[in-house]
Amino acid sequence: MPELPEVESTRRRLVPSMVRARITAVDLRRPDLRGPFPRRFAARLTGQTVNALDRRAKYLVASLSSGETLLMHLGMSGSFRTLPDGPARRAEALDPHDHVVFHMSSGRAIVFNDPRRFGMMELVAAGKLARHAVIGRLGPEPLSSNFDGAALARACRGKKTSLKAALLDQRVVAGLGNIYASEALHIAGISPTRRASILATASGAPREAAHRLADAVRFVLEKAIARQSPGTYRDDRFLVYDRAGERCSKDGCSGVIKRRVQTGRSTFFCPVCQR
DNA sequence: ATTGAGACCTGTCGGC
DNA sequence: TGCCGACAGGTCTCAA
Repeated sequence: MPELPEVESTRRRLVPSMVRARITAVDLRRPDLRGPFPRRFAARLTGQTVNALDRRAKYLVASLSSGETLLMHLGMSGSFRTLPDGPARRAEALDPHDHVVFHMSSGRAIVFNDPRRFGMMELVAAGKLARHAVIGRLGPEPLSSNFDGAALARACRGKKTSLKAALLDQRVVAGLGNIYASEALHIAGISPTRRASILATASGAPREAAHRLADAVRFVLEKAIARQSPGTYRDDRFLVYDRAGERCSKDGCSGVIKRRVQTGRSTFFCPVCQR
């Protein structure tokens, strides 16, 4: 379930048991996750204090007392849960897809579960994060002041690929995934198949659609994060995602939601109100 | 350099 | 019921 909103709510959920707590032990139950898994991963983490837990795009970024950074990605099917540390040391409390367990001095255990194992963990040396091959090339955070119509237009200038594909490119905007890319295009009323370059003039200045799309991106993500806060009503119906064949919900629109495949991923859109 | 196809891995669901 | 293909919220690598 992980796009930016899910990663962000995961982060918020983990902060109380993880931040300012020491890693007392790491149980690496299955080390063949994606990414350059350092040798002696567990030993290098053990004894370190987590000074902060941040998010960049869909990555969780744990700052460690050594100055190193622990990067964590949920892939397609990853999730974290916490439980009291004692029970987490008993095998029967864990499932076969619980691959990593961090035992924390807070008395909590943080368990990484990932059936498909597209998830990733990587220990990055102090000072190397900004030049990291992926992190260093990420586009703006969509909820930050660095992201607006002008930034989006600049990133899409001259791009021959579709707008849908451009929104999934983490160098254009960091953290959007397949669901919210479709949702944002629907809110903005723009067809997912149009070329990304239409957002900018030849000189790279933003056209009106760029502002509308950037606003829609921000809107869907903020709404999704708010919806997932603990204790709030969770309404996870989407406007278009996974709703092929249903009526478009936009006021006054008589369209029917269509599904099509773009660069190998499903796109959902209304052919009537998205032009 | 940019772009799209295929690969990675497991689970679930719908159709026959 | 069981088998089989299609599909799943991500990203990496490779070749055109």
